[in-house]
Amino acid sequence: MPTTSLPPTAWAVLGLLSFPGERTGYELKKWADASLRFFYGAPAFSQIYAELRRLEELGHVTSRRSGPQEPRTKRSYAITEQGRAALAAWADGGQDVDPVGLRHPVVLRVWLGHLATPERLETLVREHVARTEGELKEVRDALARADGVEAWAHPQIALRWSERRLEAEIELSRAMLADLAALTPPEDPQRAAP
Amino acid sequence: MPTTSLPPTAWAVLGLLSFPGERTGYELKKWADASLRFFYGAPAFSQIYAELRRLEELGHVTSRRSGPQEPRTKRSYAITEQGRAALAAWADGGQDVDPVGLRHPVVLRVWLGHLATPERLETLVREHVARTEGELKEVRDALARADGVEAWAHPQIALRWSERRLEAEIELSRAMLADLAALTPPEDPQRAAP
DNA sequence: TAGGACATGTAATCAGTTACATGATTAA
DNA sequence: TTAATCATGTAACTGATTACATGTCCTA
Repeated sequence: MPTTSLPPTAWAVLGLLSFPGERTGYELKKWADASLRFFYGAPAFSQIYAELRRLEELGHVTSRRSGPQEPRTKRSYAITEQGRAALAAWADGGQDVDPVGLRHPVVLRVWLGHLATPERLETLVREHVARTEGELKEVRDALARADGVEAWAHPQIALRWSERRLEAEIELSRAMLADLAALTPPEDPQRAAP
Repeated sequence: MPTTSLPPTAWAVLGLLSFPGERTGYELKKWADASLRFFYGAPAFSQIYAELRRLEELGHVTSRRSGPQEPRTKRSYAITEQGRAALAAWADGGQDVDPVGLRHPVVLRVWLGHLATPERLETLVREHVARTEGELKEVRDALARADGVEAWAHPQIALRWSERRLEAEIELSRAMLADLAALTPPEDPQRAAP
């Protein structure tokens, strides 16, 4: 096997198939949205299908049409032994684990805070906290669904990590809010202080 | 102005120019590496130059050759009033602040933990902690350099956010390490417990 | 005088997204 | 019977990276 190096997303898709059972591209997408998404992002449908075709060409997965015959019925994928070995080798990846990628549009805007009003900035961060609380709820739901399933032990740890990271994200936002407030000395519009 | 929507990276580059002074593409890259990088990632040289050309075409920046004449001497960029207005409008961006993007290759590997040995997984996370500690040091250096400069108040807040976020990242890793250890019941190779 | 930092760019490639098209199956 | 969900894919585009090419300026 010619060690074709693949993008992490390909390994993520293959990883989705490394858990017991076979599934369709569509199912894989739902799965990605409910777990992978919290620590790695979820690829678009079109990319999942593309990766599955590539993985099949490489012999890392096999597929079979499940709908009897006919045009474009559903196609279920399963990982091969070769695929499992390749995935394990990648996951082990002693040499090069690529860096954590983070793009935080809210902090980017705070960084540009000299262009905005303090009130607007505060609103932006508060909205972010609200969104994050929503995500936190979703992770907890996912965690509840995964609870007790033996085969999901590691995905559960990843979800717990995600839960804690969202909690941390909220704390980080609040601390930033405090920093922002400290920048604007507390106004006292009624009486002018000496 | 025809509200040409630009990718966040273009605004980030323009943002770098929104602080007092003019600078070259090369300087912008150094800057991005020392600040932007910690919460948004730093674009490659080639992309910075490309964005600068685009921003100039849009009238958001102007440039002048600093080396007297001759082939490819350095070119310094400055933001225009129009550019500043456009940037402020984007930063305010009430409607659509895009979601936080996170790709965490270490958590991805833990998620795939059923394919690895517990020891290997532990090493992977410990290495990540070490790398993160290195980054933390870099943020603190950046923070020290920015200290006291009046115009950098908001960038400083972004850096403080980055510092806390790296501290949180380390705590998160340690918690995950504990979760992993709990998965593998403590071995007692000397005497078999009843 | 050699090496490193400064400085700018081109070419090739790829990863990944959005928008669109199509149709089957299931539940209200 | 109609809407939602399941299901798969194509086309066009673009964001972004890597590798390469080129040359200047400064300093040990």
